[in-house]
Amino acid sequence: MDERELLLLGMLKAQSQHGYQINEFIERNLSQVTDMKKATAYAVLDRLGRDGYVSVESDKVGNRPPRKVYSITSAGEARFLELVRANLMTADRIKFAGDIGLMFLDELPLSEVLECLKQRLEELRQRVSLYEQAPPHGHVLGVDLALNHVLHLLRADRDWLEHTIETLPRGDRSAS
Amino acid sequence: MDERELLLLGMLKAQSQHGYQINEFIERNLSQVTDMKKATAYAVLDRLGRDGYVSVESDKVGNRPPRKVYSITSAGEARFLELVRANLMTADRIKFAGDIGLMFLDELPLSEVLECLKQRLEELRQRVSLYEQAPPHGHVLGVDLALNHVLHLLRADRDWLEHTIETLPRGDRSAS
DNA sequence: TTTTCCATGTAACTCGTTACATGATTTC
DNA sequence: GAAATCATGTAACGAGTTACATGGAAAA
Repeated sequence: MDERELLLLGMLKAQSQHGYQINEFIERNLSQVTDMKKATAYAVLDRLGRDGYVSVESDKVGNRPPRKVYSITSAGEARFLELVRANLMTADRIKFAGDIGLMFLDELPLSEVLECLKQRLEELRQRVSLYEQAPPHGHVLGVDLALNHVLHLLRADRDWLEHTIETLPRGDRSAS
Repeated sequence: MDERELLLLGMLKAQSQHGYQINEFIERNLSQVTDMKKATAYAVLDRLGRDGYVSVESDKVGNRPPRKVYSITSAGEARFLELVRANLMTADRIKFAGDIGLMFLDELPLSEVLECLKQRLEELRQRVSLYEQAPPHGHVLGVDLALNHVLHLLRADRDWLEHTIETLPRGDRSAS
């Protein structure tokens, strides 16, 4: 929730935009970072307006539904800084939904477990190479850093899986 | 959602239990793995019953509200296997909510960024040592593996943060 | 001229959480 | 006799998603 607010405020801080524009940008460039949907963006934008963090201006072009151009207010800037700090400070616990399956892997024959995990590994590898191929964003340090962070964790995950798939048949129960 | 179902089915596969019991176990032993709340557990259990994956038996003890003892059915066992496989196969994208703050770190003075990140590092370290101190569960391989997985990712995250805090002041924009 | 793109939104729904309600039983 | 624990649940709410509705403009 807060992240969505932060993201929108951050985008508006860089530049005043209307909803459609924002949503396009998110879908095209930020799909790796967030999964916020159109309807949600519109709703949050609306709330941001009600809370005084952004101002709204209707800008008519031709006869089509007027664009609502959102601009960050000074209250919004303050809020933004608050949110960045909070977000930087806390290591929000990552959700490891995939680990619940792991917990029960004793229930499946080893060969089947290995096949499942190999599938998972394949998916992970593809995701890794997707990030590896993405060119550095360049002039915004933070964005590169964020992508680098994701990549780092993805690789760690991949490495762990590779190691696990290798050692599982040997019946080790390695710590480390 | 599916993970919650999987978790409950898995627990019932190991042993028939009533709601209160299940919830206690989750709160006491599984708080690292899931954040499912009591009300949710009761609701999912209920739905599992309606769907025929578990059978319910009211077991009266004295005059208190009767325990509803849930047992997995054969349909439930099949469902369980389905869910484990699915869960093992897919590397569900981890949510990197903390990265949105990272993206905007250019907006804050470096010194402040570093302080925030150090705070975050501290939190991470504590979480790591929490997992390090937890004794191996022992006789269920999968549980140990899952904990090991979390620990591995947590360490990777910590290492990345340490490295970042170190190199950020030097103005590098390292890839790797 | 039909499809795609621009641009807005709303209504219904799902999932999950919080907080409360109930009442018996055990423990202090 | 008060407090904690056992054992169930519901009601209200919040966040987010899906799917739909609307209609003009540009492109094919």
